[in-house]
Order: sequence, then C-alpha cells, then structure tokens
Amino acid sequence: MSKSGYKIKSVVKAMKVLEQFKEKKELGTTDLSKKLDIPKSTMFNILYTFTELGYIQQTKYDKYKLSTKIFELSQSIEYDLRNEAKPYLRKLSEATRETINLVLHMEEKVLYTEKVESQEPININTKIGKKEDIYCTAVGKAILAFLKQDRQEKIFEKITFHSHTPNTITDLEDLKEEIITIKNRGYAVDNEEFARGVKCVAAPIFDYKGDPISAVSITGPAERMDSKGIERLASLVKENAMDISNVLGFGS
Amino acid sequence: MSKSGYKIKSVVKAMKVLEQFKEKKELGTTDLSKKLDIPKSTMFNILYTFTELGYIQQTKYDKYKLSTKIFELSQSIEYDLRNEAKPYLRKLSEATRETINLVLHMEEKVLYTEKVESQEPININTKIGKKEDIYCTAVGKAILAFLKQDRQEKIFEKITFHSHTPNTITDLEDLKEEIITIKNRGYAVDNEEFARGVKCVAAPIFDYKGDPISAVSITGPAERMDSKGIERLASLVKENAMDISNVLGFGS
DNA sequence: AACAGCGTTCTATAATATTGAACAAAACGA
DNA sequence: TCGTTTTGTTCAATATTATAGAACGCTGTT
Repeated sequence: MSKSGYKIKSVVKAMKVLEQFKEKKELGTTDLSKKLDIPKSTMFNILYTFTELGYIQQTKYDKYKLSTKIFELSQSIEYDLRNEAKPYLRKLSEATRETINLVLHMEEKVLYTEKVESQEPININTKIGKKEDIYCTAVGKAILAFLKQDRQEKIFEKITFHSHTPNTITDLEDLKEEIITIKNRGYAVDNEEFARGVKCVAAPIFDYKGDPISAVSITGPAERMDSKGIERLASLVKENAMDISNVLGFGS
Repeated sequence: MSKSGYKIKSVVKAMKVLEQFKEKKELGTTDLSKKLDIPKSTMFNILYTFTELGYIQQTKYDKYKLSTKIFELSQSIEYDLRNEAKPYLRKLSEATRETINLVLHMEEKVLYTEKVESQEPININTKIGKKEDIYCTAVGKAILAFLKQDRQEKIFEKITFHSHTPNTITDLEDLKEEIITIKNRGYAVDNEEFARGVKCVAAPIFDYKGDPISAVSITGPAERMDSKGIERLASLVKENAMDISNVLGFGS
C-alpha cells in the first residue's frame, strides 16, 4: 500500500487541463490559464503537448477541443467490464426471466452499458449507450447509496430533480432517507419512479477499494414484481453483483 | 498554426504509460518500465501520480489497471457529437425512410454511437454501443478510405479478416482496391458484406484538419436498395455528412 | 536457507519545465 | 478607417523538479 510517493506536478497540471474540457467543450489558451491560474506560456506548452499526442485538437479559430483519442482508452475499460460481466448477466436472466441491465457510474448519471433481454412477451425497452439520472433509477440509487460521503455530497449538488412519474423522488431529503434504507438492506428498488408500470431491483458492483463503480439490475413490468417477488429478486441481484465484483478482481 | 512548441516530456511519458493499458488490462511497475525503457522508480512515480488522480487503480496484488475516470472525459465528446449530429440524422431518416447510423472511428473498428430507426415495417437492428470491424461495414470503409496513408497502413496491420457473409472482403488487396473506388466517388457501399440481405451506404465526417473521425450511413434491406436507389441515397448521405462536418466546427 | 523477483523508498544531481516579456495577428470600437 | 485590446504564440535564462541508481522489505521459489 502506497504511503509515500511523488506526484509529478506537470502531469497533474496537464490532466487538470484535460478535465476542463468536460464542462466546456471549446477553450482557449487564455481562458484556461486564467481559470487554472497557470501562465499563458505554460498553458500553451501543455496544450501543444496534448495536441501533438492527439488528445486535443484546434478548432477553426484558435480554440481547442477534445479529440476522439480518449475513446480508445475508455473503450478498453468498458469492453472488459462488459465481457467479464456478461456470463453473470445471462445467468441472472435465466434465473429470473426478466431483463438484466449493467450500468457504469458517471457522476450524477449512470451509463447503460450492457443488457440481456427478457424472453417474456412483455419486456422493457432500455437502450445501451444512454445515460440516465442517478436519483430515479434503481441502479443509480444502488451506486449512490454506497459511495463515500464526500462523493455523495458532490453529486447531490449536481442533481436537478425532474419528475418522471408521480413516484419519482424529487426532494433531496427524501433521497437521503432512501439511501439509508438502501445501504441497510444492500439493494435498491425503483418503484415506478422512472417509468410508469416498470419496476427494478438493483445492487452495486464494487471495485477493489470497496467503492461502487457499476450496478446490475433486474427490470420488469410492475405486475410481475410484487413485494414478495422483489425480495426474491433482491437476493439474486445482490449475489450476482458480488460475483461480478469478484471476477473483476475487486472483491475482498 | 503551431510551428515551434515545447513538448513536455514528463507528460508525454505519462500518457504513453496510460496508453499501454489499451492492450493489456493489468500491468505492473516492472513490466511497464521494461516495455517503455523507463527506470522502475520513475515508472512508480508516474503510476503513483495517475493513481492519486484516479485514472488508474491497483488490483488485489501489486498490479495496476485503468479506472473508470477516463469515461468522464470520453463521454463529453460522444455526447457533443451525438447531439449536434442528431437533427441531421433525423432529416436524413425522413428523406430516405431508412435506418440511419452514426459511428465513431476507433482504429480498426467503428463504434455505433447514435441511430434513427426506420419507420418501415422491415427495418434493420443495429446496436448502439457496439463496435464492428472497419473492413466489413460501409461506415468503416468510408472512414478508412479517407484516412492519411500512414494511418491506413497501421490499421491494415491490425485487421484480421473474418468472413461474415459470402460477400465480405477478406483479402487486403481487394480492400485496397475498394478504398480507391470509395475515395473517387466519395461514399462507401456495404453490399451484404456484414449481414445477408442488408445493404448500407455511408459517407465520412471530417474534422477541421480534413481527417475523417466519424461516418453516417443509411441501412436497409437489399430489396429496397437497388443500384439506382443506392445512387440517390449516396448523394443524400454525402451531403448530410458534409453538413455534420460543418456544424461540428470542422468543415473547410 | 539462499535466491530471484517484485513494488516501493530515498536523495543527490542533472535535466527540464517554467515564465515573463515581447510579438504578430486578429477582433473590436469608435 | 485607424487605434486599442485581446488573442495565441515564441523565446531563452533560471530555478524548479523530475529523474534514476542503489537499497529495502517482501513474497514465492528452488
């Protein structure tokens, strides 16, 4: 375990610059140097370096924006997670006969990464590649509940509640209460909070540090998901999520 | 345009290290130091820096792997492209009544990023978030054809041909010839090379440098796509791809 | 028990990132 | 139209800082 260690200052600075492009897509040398309190000429060197490496590119007139090169990196993670998790998702699908979803945590959103569709006549349509809000999905709440407090609070600040259905949680205090419940029982439920007639049960997937990075869910029509059914499904997702945590090389 | 400029060596080194994780997902300090010919202790500092920043994390025993933080960056690009392109994809869908796909270029693959589905009874099912080979899709070939020669050659080396249908191009020389044709007429055709009964017409989307980074395609059942129909669709995709290039702030 | 391999620590030193000042060119205002 | 301001970029001297060899502790192996 690392105690001592040297943080390379120029690398830290450079990455901070890259991260600026998350919020604003086009930035100039001066903008950036003011925002990060780094001299223009230093900023120019950083931008020049990333441009040469292909991570950012210049727009028509003297601005910079991210290029698609970072994709190459992020894809490899997504690919790994998807493939390692897939057999477990299938197993869960067979056991429950419902649609299974795998999401990745992305700040105040979750990214739908993989799914196995139910073979039942009535099934729920979710889309891979879509991002949904963390507060109104079972997967999102499952992740949120197990995050460390400081990260939770940063996310709370970013949330803007929007009422998808009459059941959607739209109050921060309600969400905080819900999170306590989720943490105690180890799984989250979406009780028609995102879409009418659709219920979900989800459990978090942990990294080696014990932080949630992802989640699995079972999604089905409300008719098939009564409170007793949900309890059964809950223990299945929880177990499955733990298995995935382990296979990713994370679990305790 | 940048002529002179200083490439920050520690940043270049650090990014090279990050990129190593594209190929192998778990790497140790010594592995990396040997592969990149950087002393172990320097490598440790680089890894320590990225770990502290959250871009990589340690696995159970003394190895490192990418964390999901890079996603946050890549998502912002994908999001921009998708949203800026969407109205144009819709317009194309209305004009053609077929399924429209938007992909991103990723080395020897293409990533399906956005689509607008055809309203026709028979339509083609492609999946957002999936990666397909560059040589057997219209979108892939459209991008490949317009890449600079040195990048083309790097990709040629990475391709391993696999016969999806009897029409799939499985020979490098054939692919090179096809590329010349595509470059001359400005669009690519998938003539049931990826899936039986499915044809596509695609055109590349360019960045500000004139390099292709993305592509749009019209996909439909072979019955609806005779040679005359394809010609009409071709001019539509080409025009649409140019419009998107422009709206992204790239176009000439 | 001795060895070989790993990740990590430390520090002196050489290397290198930094930065202010200066420049050209575009954008803006009058 | 002509100054004025602001932009991105260039440069070289200097001080900062990244570097890397050697040593450490640990684990697994022979």
